[in-house]
Amino acid sequence: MPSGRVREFDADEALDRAMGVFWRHGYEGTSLADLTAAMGINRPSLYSAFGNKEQLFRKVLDRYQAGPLGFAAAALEMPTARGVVEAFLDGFIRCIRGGPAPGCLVVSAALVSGEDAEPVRRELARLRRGTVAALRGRFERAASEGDLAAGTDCGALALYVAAVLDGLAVLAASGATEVDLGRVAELTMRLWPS
Amino acid sequence: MPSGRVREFDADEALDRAMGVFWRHGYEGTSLADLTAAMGINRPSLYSAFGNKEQLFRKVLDRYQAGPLGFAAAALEMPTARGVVEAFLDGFIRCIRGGPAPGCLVVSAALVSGEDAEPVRRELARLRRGTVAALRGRFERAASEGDLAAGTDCGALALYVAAVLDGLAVLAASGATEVDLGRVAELTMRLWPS
DNA sequence: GATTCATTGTACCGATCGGTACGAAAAAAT
DNA sequence: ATTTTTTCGTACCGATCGGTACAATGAATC
Repeated sequence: MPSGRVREFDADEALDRAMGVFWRHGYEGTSLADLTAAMGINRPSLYSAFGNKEQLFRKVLDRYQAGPLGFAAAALEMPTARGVVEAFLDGFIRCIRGGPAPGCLVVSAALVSGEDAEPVRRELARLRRGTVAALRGRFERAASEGDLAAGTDCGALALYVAAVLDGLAVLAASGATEVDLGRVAELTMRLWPS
Repeated sequence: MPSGRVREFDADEALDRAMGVFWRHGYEGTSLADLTAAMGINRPSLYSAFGNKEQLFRKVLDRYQAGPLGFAAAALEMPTARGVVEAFLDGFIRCIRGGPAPGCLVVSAALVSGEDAEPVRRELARLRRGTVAALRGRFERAASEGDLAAGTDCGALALYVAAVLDGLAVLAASGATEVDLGRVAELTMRLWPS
């Protein structure tokens, strides 16, 4: 069976280029013309390889979680709750200041949206809620291990840490320097319940 | 001199309707058709009264700062830094959960954007930096009054409070309830340096 | 009542949106 | 070398984008 013409671009590299565009300009702010220009491929190739704009974004999102947000899995396995939060702050600051634009794709790409992009907006909100749930679960484990004081409100603590993290992403998008973000992280740890 | 036909709509009410649309769908996610439908006027009336889409948004932004964000001026005049932060948290949670969509217009409307909306994105970033600067100034006053401990890093403190506030807006856009946001605020105040 | 002038509604502008039809090109199988 | 299969490039689709020309409308002035 003949296997046809071989594709001339690397799918993963094309996804990285697409990630850069979505990161800088958000989901709605990115046009197909932007994507094809950055990815170095033409429109039919994009649709053949990745589906449509939304499916491409979801593939980019998977790659973003495995790449720039990959630190989170390791951070959750730190031995203490304090260590978890430190690793999250450090890894997230590296993520939001190390990318093609200051900020986090999951926070910025579609915090609000028109009706067309509603499914994407909901998916991003779902991912953010997942982070809160993961933190809460980890803090509950810490409480059961005696690492956090008995009676600690782990749900509130998880929401609070998520708020600081999300806030760092917004600050970065506001023009805060990496030093500024580091000062927030340092102060957060100084205030952390001991 | 004849004064011409009188306009049939109230400009302030139309601005409120426009604010609702921008609040729900962001700057780029809002179309002229969305705006005219919500404002109950047609396109030439909109352009004659408010300029173009960007100028309309800027007028909405002024109204947003005077209305939903109006608490900030009073909050900055609270007698203690602790009181300032409490008032900010309380007022901001009321704002982001009391509007037409959960979240804050200044945070959500254009955290990132395509090139067309770049001026709007920059203006919103400028406003957010202004909040940080206002908090820092207020904390420096508190430090000079002995309200905050000598040697306090007021810049870091302001960035930290801004991060929690921005984070609350993101959490709200992620679906957090007002109770959840209140738990974050309460925990933030419990951790506040005494 | 005639005139003046801003507002209104309709109908339209060129540009861009996301998405696709179709033929040329290229590599594997026969 | 011919056939088969897939990708690539161009050129295009209808729909929607932000913005406007123009004539009808209606209230105030004369």
